[in-house]
Amino acid sequence: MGDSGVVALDDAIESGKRLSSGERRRQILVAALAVFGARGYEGATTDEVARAAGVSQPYVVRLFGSKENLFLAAIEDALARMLSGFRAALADESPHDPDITPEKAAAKRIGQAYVDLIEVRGLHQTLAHAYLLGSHPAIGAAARKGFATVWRFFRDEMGLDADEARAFMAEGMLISTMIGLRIVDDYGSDPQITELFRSCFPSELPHVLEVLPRGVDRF
Amino acid sequence: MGDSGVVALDDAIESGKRLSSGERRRQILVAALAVFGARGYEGATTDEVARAAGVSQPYVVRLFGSKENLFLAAIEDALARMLSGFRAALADESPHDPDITPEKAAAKRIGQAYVDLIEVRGLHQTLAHAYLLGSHPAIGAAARKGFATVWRFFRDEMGLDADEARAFMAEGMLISTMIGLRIVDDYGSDPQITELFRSCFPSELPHVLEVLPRGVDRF
DNA sequence: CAATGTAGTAATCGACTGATTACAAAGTCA
DNA sequence: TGACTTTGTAATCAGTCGATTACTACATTG
Repeated sequence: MGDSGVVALDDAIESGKRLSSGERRRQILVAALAVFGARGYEGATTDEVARAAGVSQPYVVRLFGSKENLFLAAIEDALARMLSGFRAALADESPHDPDITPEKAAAKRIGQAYVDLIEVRGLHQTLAHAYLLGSHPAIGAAARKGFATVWRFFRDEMGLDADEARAFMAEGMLISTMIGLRIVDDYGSDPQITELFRSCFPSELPHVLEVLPRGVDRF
Repeated sequence: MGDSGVVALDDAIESGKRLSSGERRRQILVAALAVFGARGYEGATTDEVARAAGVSQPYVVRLFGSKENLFLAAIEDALARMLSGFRAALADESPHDPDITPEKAAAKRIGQAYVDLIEVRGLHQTLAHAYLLGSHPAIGAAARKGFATVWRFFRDEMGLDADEARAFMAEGMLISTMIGLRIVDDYGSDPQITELFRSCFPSELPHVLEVLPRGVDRF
């Protein structure tokens, strides 16, 4: 049922049928994360987002008002996806290794959920770009608010103390950096890079290597 | 003597005197770090760099060939400054707290050297921008190479094992993120942000608060 | 069916930006 | 001094991009 709905949507997209503005917005946001993630806020063009979403450039501008609003909506979407992934991982009641504490198990699940977000193409990179735009009046404020929200999740919902939360976020920032750097492109060719990569993705390595496209998405 | 040399250079700049191309290049690189750091690679303009350096826009382009080459030179400069700061901190023989091991003392000095680089305005942010441009043919390759060089410093020169080096770099990425986010702008106004900030800069807090300009450099 | 609203595009415009050209002024040195 | 090199700018161009306008086609409802 869920499946047939998705297929019906795909068919509608394929056949050039008209969609509700809400569905188009969601579709454009997916494209926006991919494009903003690869090119950054200034480097991305509304035309590129439009082509990736299969609509015309003026329509993107009309649906979101401006490129800036589109970017704000994209990072809002990215943060919502991240937090909902974290909450699902935190609530997960599936049996875990009895040798580790429930807290450790939850931390592992949430870390995994963070890495799994690479499947939403450009999500990590778009957020990282937003975090670098602290000087921008609107984007900087939104980025700080989102960052604080994630911090509060670790402290309040997950129950980490300040040092644990800091270490958790630090690992996350390193992972995001490695994704943005496309270190995966050099994996296997340089032993130093391979070591660095293995150290960052100890358990998820096969998954990461499979999901991250290698040598594509070039400028 | 070193001072008088610097003063002479400042006088020369002040009076609109002509400089050697090498001096101009160094001067433009400082301006480039500030501008690229605040606006990113695509968002920055060669004209803004030129005005910040006190020269005309065509001259910036001619001295570096292209905006792309200017950015590559800027991140090369940033990495050289960072590594020379690290090496100086590692070689520092001043007496340290006898309660901690020499290795711990060296790690503390190097962490301090990293934070001290905020005094070179835009350095951390420019590097972070470069790390996000992994998809760019030239910039991505240079960024990966620089990142690998830093990794090798921690592993080979500093003697950390892979896990320690990873944790060290993770903390560094978090610090860079907080600088790019301008979290300092909200310091004191939001208790959550204040806690986050204190957790990241436990010892250097007064220094960081003093050096990072608050509420300026806006778009 | 007529009327009204909604989804979507083609054409285009004005502002911006990196790069080029042509030129001027200052220094260098035989 | 006069030829040559180096530092530096003014003017401008060609391309790009976000936004606007004006329009068409489909859908919904009374």
